[in-house]
This record gives sequence, structure tokens and C-alpha cells, in this order.
Amino acid sequence: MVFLNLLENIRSKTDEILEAKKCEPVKFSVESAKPGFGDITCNVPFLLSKQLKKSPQEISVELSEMYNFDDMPQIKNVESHPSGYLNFSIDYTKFNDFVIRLSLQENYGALEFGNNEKIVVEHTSVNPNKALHVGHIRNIILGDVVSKILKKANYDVKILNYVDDSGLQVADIIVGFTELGFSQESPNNEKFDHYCGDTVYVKTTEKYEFDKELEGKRHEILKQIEDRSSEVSKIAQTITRKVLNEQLKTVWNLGVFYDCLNFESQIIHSKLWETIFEKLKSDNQIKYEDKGDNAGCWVIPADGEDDKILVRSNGVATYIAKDIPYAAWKLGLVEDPFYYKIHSTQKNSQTLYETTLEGDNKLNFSGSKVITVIDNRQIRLQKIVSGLMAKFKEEGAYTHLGYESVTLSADTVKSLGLSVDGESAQMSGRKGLYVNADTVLETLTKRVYDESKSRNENLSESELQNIANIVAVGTIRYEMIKPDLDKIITFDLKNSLRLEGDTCSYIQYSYARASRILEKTDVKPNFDSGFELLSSEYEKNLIKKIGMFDVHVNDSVNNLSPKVIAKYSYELAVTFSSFYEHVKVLASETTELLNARLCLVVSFQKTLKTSLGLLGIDAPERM
RNA sequence: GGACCCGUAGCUCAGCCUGGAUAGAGCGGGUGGCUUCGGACCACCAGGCCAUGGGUUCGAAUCCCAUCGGGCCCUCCA
Repeated sequence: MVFLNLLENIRSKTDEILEAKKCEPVKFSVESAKPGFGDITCNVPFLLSKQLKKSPQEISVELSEMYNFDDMPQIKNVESHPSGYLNFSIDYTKFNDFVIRLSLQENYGALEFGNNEKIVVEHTSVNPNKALHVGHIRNIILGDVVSKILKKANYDVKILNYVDDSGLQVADIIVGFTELGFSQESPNNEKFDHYCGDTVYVKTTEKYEFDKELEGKRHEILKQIEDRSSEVSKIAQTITRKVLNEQLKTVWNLGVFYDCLNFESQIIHSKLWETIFEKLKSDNQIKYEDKGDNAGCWVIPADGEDDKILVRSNGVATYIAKDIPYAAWKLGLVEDPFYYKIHSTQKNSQTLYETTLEGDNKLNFSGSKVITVIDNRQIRLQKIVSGLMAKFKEEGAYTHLGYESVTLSADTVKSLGLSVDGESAQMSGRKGLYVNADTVLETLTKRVYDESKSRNENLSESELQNIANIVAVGTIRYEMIKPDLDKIITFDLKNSLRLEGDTCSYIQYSYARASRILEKTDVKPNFDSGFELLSSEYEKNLIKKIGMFDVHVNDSVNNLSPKVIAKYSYELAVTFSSFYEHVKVLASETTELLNARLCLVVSFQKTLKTSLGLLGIDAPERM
């Protein structure tokens, strides 16, 4: 810990001073200061004003004289600002060494939050009847980045993907195959998931409009899918597996990997529901209605809102009856009915497991905490589930990480040959109103490839491909992580191709520039020397920014907020770019200064790489 | 009818959780900077009653309430 340490030490010093002054305890803040107000700032004088019956200014002056930094050489002094704040200044002749040395460590920025506690992150969870589109990408990237951040905070993270292979959406494409005679092989080597989503699904659901008999078939088909011995069920198995495998390829291309796949069909067959249903009954969490609108149903009582029906009057469970046992399973509340087998080896060579009902291999993918990443349209359902889970385990063990959806801009809708009223449109699989993830990645990769080629004459084909891939993936990830979870992303194909300004490629470019500096000199950075020579504003700003990495990791873990790391990465890159422009490293006057600056450049690179790594973004040496 | 989310510069957004000093970025507009560690850049200018109205507070973009705009959810569908 670097900057966090300073903040905590100042906080405890302040606490001691308050105790010595016999003040009532107050909840004050110690945080990084805005430029022009020292390096670290504390608002405690404001909060004591009433209690001590003095002005914040007076208190500030008084307190500022009571600090002693003998045991904190990184702090130069504290000043009372006329506004009332206490402003602390860093002694960079000491702080530099501290930051640069620590930033070289492998686990720089790592924090102790989790105690290696097991935590389950579930994300993706897409019906295996279509290709992934940009809306799914937000879910996948958020889930992936949250997992990485939790790992950084020392949680033992297990990543799950729930494969919803038995719903109506799957039934729809099976209707297409069995009733409308769509070929079970995709034409012209088209990616199979694209074929199912773009052609079979759209065409089949289109037909429902005119052919009500066909629409009736989907329920019949759905029933047959759930009967594992039926011919239709076997076809559905084959088809959904094929689609899933294509979806996984897309996901792997984005650098996302899982530990285990859970199939909904197996959860249904596992009798988990029956177990949990009995448990709910015996714990009086649900009630049987014998009169009123819901007569004959089992319902979950919800205060304020309508009760949620769990089992219909005909005895058939509703869809929420799939989510509840799954949630309980993830939390390890029920005996695990599954065995595990290897599904595949992922692109990063990590083994991917899947659940199975036969076999003898037992593994454990449950956690004492669970985070489920699903968009906010499901917030009502998720509230019910987490409410129920809180009855079985402590409050907060089951967390729904929600976010707003991705819509398409009017221009992008137009480019799909469709029209829309207004500025943007919700995506719709049925209407063919979506942009596939593969398409976005391909378009972006091509754009970056061209850009990079025009800037570099002497790069080989494979180097160009590699750069294009790294920058394209980074760009998609960055755009999905950067906005607040509560903000709707309006996806615009053209806009997403931007490579200037606050974009991933800007950040990556700063890394590539740093690489070039190191490449152009024969001097090997020697970290045994002191770094007090780094004293210009640009150098100090960069060191401070590097040192503040842990503050942002801390913030992002505490709030489950991936965007904090995106913002930090950008700020770090901006600070370096300014340094780069104003401090000519290779033109340093003395060898000592040159060495110190080279070390700073290395320190920056390592930190940026680690920070981008949390976002699942690679840093290229050249681009 | 009920629940949740959003509203900050021409546009896209950060800051809001945890109230405090001068409300920050990017794009777009206007200047300036390559005898260059790579211009996917840097430096600067213009552009804001932080949706509106109340309240709490010594102090509100930030907390509370109401209103207005926009979105989204609420079926014995999945």
C-alpha cells in the first residue's frame, strides 16, 4: 500500500489529536486534494466547528500545529488553509523512492479484503439460440472486470455462466428446424450462432404473426425439450451446444473465461427445485392462497408490491422457480446434485468445466458470497431472490450487480436497414434489431489495422494483426466499462471507432510511447539509486498518480465499481502524456537524472499495465 | 395505478454513495506547438442559474420532499 497508507496514517494521527483535545468523535475525511491545495486534505475543522464553538479557520490553525511527522518522512508539513481545510504536503524527496520501488512489485495495488474467501460471480447467461450482441457484451465485460478486481482484493473467485437452454427462445429456433425445415447446418460457413439468431430465429418468429398454429407449436416443443428422452430434446441439445460453442469463441476473443457452465435443463432435472420448495414451505417463506385472484397458487409475499406467484394453480412452477434453486446452489445452501466434467480448454488454456447429472467427479463451485450480473430490467425479480437468500444466509451474501441496458443509436439502426422514431432504440432479437459482438470486433479490428499500418511502415503482418486485436478488444472493453452502471449506453457503430481523446487507444498509446523511450537507450535503469532528482511538476504529478493506484483499487472494490479503474487508467495516461511532452527523458543533462527518469518510465509502464490488466486490456509495446 | 433509473457545457459523460475551497474531462468550435524519446500528442481560449420549486444545514450539483421531462419494469409468459 502506498497512498492509502499515507491517508490512513494521517487519519489515525488526526484521531489521536482529537482524543488529546478531548473532542467528541466526528466522521471526517482524509483524501487526495485538488490541485493547488496541497496533496492531501482533511475537512475535520468544519466538523468540529459547532462542538468547539470556534470558526473552522481557528480550529484549522490550532490543529495544524499539533501534527508531528517524525515517523512519516513522506509528509513534509501541514498547513491551515484560510477556508478551514487542513492541507498536507508530500515530501517528494522521500515519497519518490517509496512509490517507484513498490510499483515494481508483482502485486502492486493488491489489497486485503477477501481473506481468500470464496465468491461466485455469475455473468453472461444468454440463451443459446443466437449470437452475442453488444448488449450482452456489457454484461460479460462488467462481470469479467468485477471478477478481476475481486481477485486483486484477495477473493477466491469462481466465475459461472448460466446456460439458459430450455426456455421459449430456444423452443423458437427448434420450431424453425423441425417445423419450417431450416437446415441444421449453416449455409456458406456462416458462424452457426449468427445463422440461428439472424436467420432461423428472426424468420420463425416473423411467421408467428400470420401462422397462429405455428405459434402454438412452440409450447408443445418446449414441453418436448424438457422431456430428455424425446427426439426433439436431442435435437435441441445438439443445436444449443453448437450455438453455445460459437458464443464461447466470441467471448474468448474478448479475453473472457469461466470456471464452470451451468445448464438450466440440468437444474430442472436435478430436483433442486423440489428440495428448495420444501424448505421454503417449512420455513414459512411462502404461502398457499386459498382465495382471491391467486387462489390455488403458492406465492412469495412481497411487502408493498404484488405477491409473486411461485407455483401456479395447476401445480406448474413459474420461471422464478428456476432462479431460486440456482441461487441457493451458488451459495452452497443445498446439497450439490451435480457432477462435473471438462467442457473444453479455453483460449487461455484454462479448463472449463460443466455440470452433469451422471459421473462421479465432484468439484465445488459455490461461494459464501455470490454476485449475479444481470441488467436492471430484472431488478424486481432479483430483489425477490436476494430477499429470500437473506433469510437463509446473512444479509448481502447474494448481491445483484445491475446495470442499465445498451440501446442502438438512430444512425446505427439506419445502417441495419431499419428505421426508428427518436434518438435510440432498444435492441430486439425478434426484429433483427441488434449488432452482433463479432461484427463490432471485426469492424474495429479492421479499422485499427488500417490505422496502425498507415503509421508504421516496417511492422510485420503478424505484428499488425496483434496490435489490431489488442487495441480493438481494449476499445470495446473500455467503452463498456467507462460509463456509470446506471447510465444507458447508446451504442453507435461509427462513434465506437473513435481512437482519439478519452479512448482506450489513447491510453495504450501512452504505453507504447514509454516503450520507445526505453528502447532507444542503452542505459539499463538502475533502481538502487535515489529518486530525489525527480522534482519537476510533471515528474511529481506522475509519481503521485502512480502512487494513488491503491486508492482507486480500494474504491472500486468497496463499491463494486469497475469504472473507477477505467478512469484511473485514463488519468494515469494523461499525466504521462504531459510528462512526455515536457520532460525529454533521453535529453537529460546528467546520467543520474537520465537513470532516475528511466526508472520513472518503467514504474509508469508497470502500473499502467497492471491497471489495464484489471480491465482485461493489454498494453502493446508498439502500435 | 405502483416500483426503479436518468436529467450537469452544442454533443457524450465524470463528480453525487461519504455535503465544504475554483463544478472537471472528451468530442465539436477557435488559437498556438514537430531542426520531434512517434501528432492515436501537448499547451491555451470560448462554452454551465448542475431540469424546476421547496426543505434540511453555518454550507447543497451532492441529502430529503414535490413537480416536469425521458427511460424501464410490474401476466397463473420465459
